[in-house]
Amino acid sequence: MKKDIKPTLLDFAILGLIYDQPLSGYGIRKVFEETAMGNYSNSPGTIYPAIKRLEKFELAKKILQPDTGKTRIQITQKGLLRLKEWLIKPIEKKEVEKKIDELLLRFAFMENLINKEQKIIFLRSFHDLLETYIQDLQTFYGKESNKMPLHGRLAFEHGIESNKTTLKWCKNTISALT
Amino acid sequence: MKKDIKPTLLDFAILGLIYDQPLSGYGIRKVFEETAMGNYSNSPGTIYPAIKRLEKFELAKKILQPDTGKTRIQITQKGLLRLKEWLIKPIEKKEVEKKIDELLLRFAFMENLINKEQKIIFLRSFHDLLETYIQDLQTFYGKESNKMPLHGRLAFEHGIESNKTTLKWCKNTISALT
DNA sequence: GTTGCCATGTAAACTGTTACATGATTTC
DNA sequence: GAAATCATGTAACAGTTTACATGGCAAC
Repeated sequence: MKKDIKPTLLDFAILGLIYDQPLSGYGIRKVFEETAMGNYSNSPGTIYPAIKRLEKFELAKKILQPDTGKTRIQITQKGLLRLKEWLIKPIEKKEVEKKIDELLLRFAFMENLINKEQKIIFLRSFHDLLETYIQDLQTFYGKESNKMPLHGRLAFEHGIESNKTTLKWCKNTISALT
Repeated sequence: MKKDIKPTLLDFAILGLIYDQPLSGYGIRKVFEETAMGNYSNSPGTIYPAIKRLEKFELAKKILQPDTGKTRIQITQKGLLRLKEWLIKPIEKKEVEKKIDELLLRFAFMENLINKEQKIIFLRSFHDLLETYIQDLQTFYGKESNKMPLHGRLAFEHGIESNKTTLKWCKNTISALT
């Protein structure tokens, strides 16, 4: 009778960060505020409850730095397991359609946590799902574009081009890793 | 002593939809479920409270279709005003950095609601802010890429390429409209 | 006559936002 | 000694998700 532990995306973003090195709550906030990982809220009202959540689930714990005596949040064994599970879980269609950012975050965290084969599996799957999705979009466009309002069509074209750019990135990245 | 009316993005998405034609709550859900506008939740627990919100703010109202006798949600004068305000409001830096989808949605809704000059102002502003942002990203990349972990660097490159694609789209779209 | 779609809602739990509040430590 | 930064939290509120619940109407 396990309790359902469903970490949020923010939870995983924190786990990935503190895997690299234990951080204070404030340190986490600074990362979200100042770096490219800035899609996540850096407000104390978000971060501190999230840390509590991670502690409650036993995915992270507070430690005392031996040198400075300051408190830091560290990932636990269980947290590491959960993080890895999240990294290698199969990509779903709807993630490719609507959660590219989350997939990129997963990729960014993979470096030292999973092996090369698993990375390639991830990227190939990403690539293939994207290719199918782009074909669907183009098929739809071919059939419907004449009935679509101008702005709708233009916005739709942006979607196609965006996905093509990501597809190209997948190809390049697979090359870069092999 | 005006009450603060702060419609959410979902609220504006609904307003933009029902501007085109009055819809039932169910009809709105279907659009979010089946079309390219699928970033928004189509669950009844999201849509019906949102409709109530719009009615409370007097941005939309229920009407009876004279022919079928069915209830539909229609945008009000006030709703139309709010929608237009939202469409033409100046683009902020952080929207270009993190809310491209929202900007594209605004563009999609502009077609019959604002004049050509305002559309061009929007697109030029979008373009210019993007150009600055891409330069910032590239400057950062030039300085820091050698210190970045491989996956971090690769994910960062995706960000740059995505934004370049959107920049190109801005240029093309400005051409298409002039 | 039953399957599927049209249609509308509520309740509980959770997440996130905004604002408030406090205090220590470091830097100038 | 003042200002900036480090550091942690709470409270009220708003919005979303998930699940539950219901019922009409149309097609086959």
